[in-house]
Amino acid sequence: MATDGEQAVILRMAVPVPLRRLFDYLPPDGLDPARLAPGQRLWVPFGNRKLVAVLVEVLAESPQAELKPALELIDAAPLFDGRSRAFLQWAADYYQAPLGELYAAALPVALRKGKPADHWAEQWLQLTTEGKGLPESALARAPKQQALLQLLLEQGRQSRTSLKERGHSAGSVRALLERGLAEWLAGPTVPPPIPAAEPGAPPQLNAEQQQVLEAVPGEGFSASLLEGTTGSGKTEVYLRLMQRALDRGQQALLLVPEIGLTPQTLRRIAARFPRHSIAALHSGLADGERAQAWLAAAAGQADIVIGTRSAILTPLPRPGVVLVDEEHDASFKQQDGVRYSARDLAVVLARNAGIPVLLGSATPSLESLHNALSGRYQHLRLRQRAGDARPPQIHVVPTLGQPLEEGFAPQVLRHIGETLARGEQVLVFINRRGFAPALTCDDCGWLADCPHCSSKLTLHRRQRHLRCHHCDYRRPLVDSCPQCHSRSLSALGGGTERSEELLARRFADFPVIRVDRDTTASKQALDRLLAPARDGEPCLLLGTQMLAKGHHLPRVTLVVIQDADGGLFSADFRAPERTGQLLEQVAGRAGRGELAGRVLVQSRFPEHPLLQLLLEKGYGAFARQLLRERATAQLPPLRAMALVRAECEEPRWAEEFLEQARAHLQALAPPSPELEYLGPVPALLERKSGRFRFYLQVTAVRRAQLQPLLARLCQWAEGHRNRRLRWAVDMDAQELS
DNA sequence: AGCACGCCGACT
DNA sequence: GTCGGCGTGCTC
Repeated sequence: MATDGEQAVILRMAVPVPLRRLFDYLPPDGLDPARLAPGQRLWVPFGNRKLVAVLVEVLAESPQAELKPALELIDAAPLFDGRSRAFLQWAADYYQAPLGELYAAALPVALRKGKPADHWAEQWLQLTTEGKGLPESALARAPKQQALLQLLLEQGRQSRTSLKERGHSAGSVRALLERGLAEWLAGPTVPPPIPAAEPGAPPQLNAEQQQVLEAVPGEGFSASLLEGTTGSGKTEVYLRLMQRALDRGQQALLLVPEIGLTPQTLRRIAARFPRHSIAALHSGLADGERAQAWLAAAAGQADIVIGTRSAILTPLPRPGVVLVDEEHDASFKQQDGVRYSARDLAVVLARNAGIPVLLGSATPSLESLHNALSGRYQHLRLRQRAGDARPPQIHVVPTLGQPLEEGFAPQVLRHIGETLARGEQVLVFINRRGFAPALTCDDCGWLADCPHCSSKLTLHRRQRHLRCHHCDYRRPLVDSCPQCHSRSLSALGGGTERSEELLARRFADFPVIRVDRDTTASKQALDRLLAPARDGEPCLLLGTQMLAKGHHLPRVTLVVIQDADGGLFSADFRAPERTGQLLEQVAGRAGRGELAGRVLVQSRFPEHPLLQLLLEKGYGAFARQLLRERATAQLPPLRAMALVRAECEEPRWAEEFLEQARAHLQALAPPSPELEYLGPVPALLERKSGRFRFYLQVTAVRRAQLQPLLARLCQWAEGHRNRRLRWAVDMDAQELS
């Protein structure tokens, strides 16, 4: 409300609630409105709660009659700059998510809770006017102070941390302060220090790497897919592109999969760029450290930002290049809340900022491959393995009708024994997806299943319990069948624990290291676990996806894939793609050192054409075949796809909701060859945590067709609410589960 | 989402 | 008589 003829100031705020609209407030009582700018956080009253909201826009009027004043300004300076705000708005529109939830997803927890940013402000030492005017010869009798003065003259203000690193003592700082030549000033946050490995000279690039680098334009927007075999030196290409951005005074952003950010990797990058500061954003950080790293990135104090999925939402004031490592990795797609794809947003960010983006993988996603083949992305390749490493030999071992021992064919066990006896290492990979060991009764066929989900309970012998991997329901192990009271119960299907028991028994002279989510809660635990393997002692590594990537294990010469079939017969149209990527990645673990590698793939269906294609012609041919199949089936990436998901304890309500949703959508846009509806159908995991899950699939030739349609759907669904029912729009859904 | 309000069932 | 179940409405 305007008073004294002055223009009213209205604050349009993004509030962290699942409502697709913004809320208007008056400035906090007694605050000079001139101090307000978009991108700042404020405490606002919301109902009878108090929330941290982000100022999106300052307006002169509001359609709302009664406005409450905001409670308190948190940030003196905006956390989100204009480009970042436009980017988050774009993402909110594209993924049909409330803007407030995007800001919440972008902020680290501590800042989301309203902690003031200046809590992490760095103390900077700078010269006073007097200090700046000092003649060259001054302080000749105090060489330490003179050196410090010189540094401040030549390079400007210095953070407390960097003074310590450069070895300037507290004494010489105090002396300058006492002489009135320098002063402390609170300034931008610097990232928490990262211990660097000893710096080394960058390796010589091979011709292929050189070509790739030359192909990536130095400036302007460009998108490239770097398809590079394991060990072909993708990382070196990333490092050179980062260097290029740093040389121009810009920031480099590197996105890595959830399990890809090891302390080793960080130390290696830190060693390469000793003069630049790095902000690492990953889940292993404490809230405070994470906020500090984030603020350093947002303040432009971090030159290099490395992080997992959510790092793409961090505001960067001077972005120069975006790199996505292992771009096919599923962890780049958020699976709940705001269901964004960090890989796809990386391309959007690069376009907005007018900078290059490079997506790298040995096994590109069909999405990126399609973009590369259709010319939307530049297609770059690295085919050579570095050094003398030779590609592994791959053999299929048929398992149907074989006398298997805990899932292993006799000849596979023999090969394992021989390899260990030669003093080399073996990696056994178990594809556990959907093939967890279940407890079954040998007499009546009873199977232990989950009371809340449509899935079997998984047997965990060590902890002596049965457990549901979907809802975490647990029950103690029974020793007789609850149905027929038979005492003859046995485990069905493979599992790491049973395989471990067998292998430990069979190869008792060698250590068996089991790596999976149960044994390795943290990165450090994984590092410790793998230490003997890195030392080169003969040993047997046994594990799941976690073993598939990242770790340099030069003495692994035999890789065993226990079951290649799982993904080839799944109801999920993406399963074959994921299986192919996994097999290729795992096979890439064999023979990275000077020793030749061998891969044994067990399969009940060695004749399966996709498996044949993958093993004989490699992932490239396999992926192109899958693309042809997707085209025939009119599936992504040849079509844009969104799922409308619904889940409810009462299955009829979820189905009914989606039927209404479909009717509503069809009224707006009738089905046609360009726009197709499927469903509602039950999700692959039909019941999870006591709720029945369904989805409606919408595919369209053009993405632009889908957008307005889904926006209207959200409007409808927000008005039409059954509290017991949860619904969500999943744009570019990755999982049909 | 969260939180208050309000209207019906089984308890000290 | 109340404590508390969850349906409904609202959040500038």
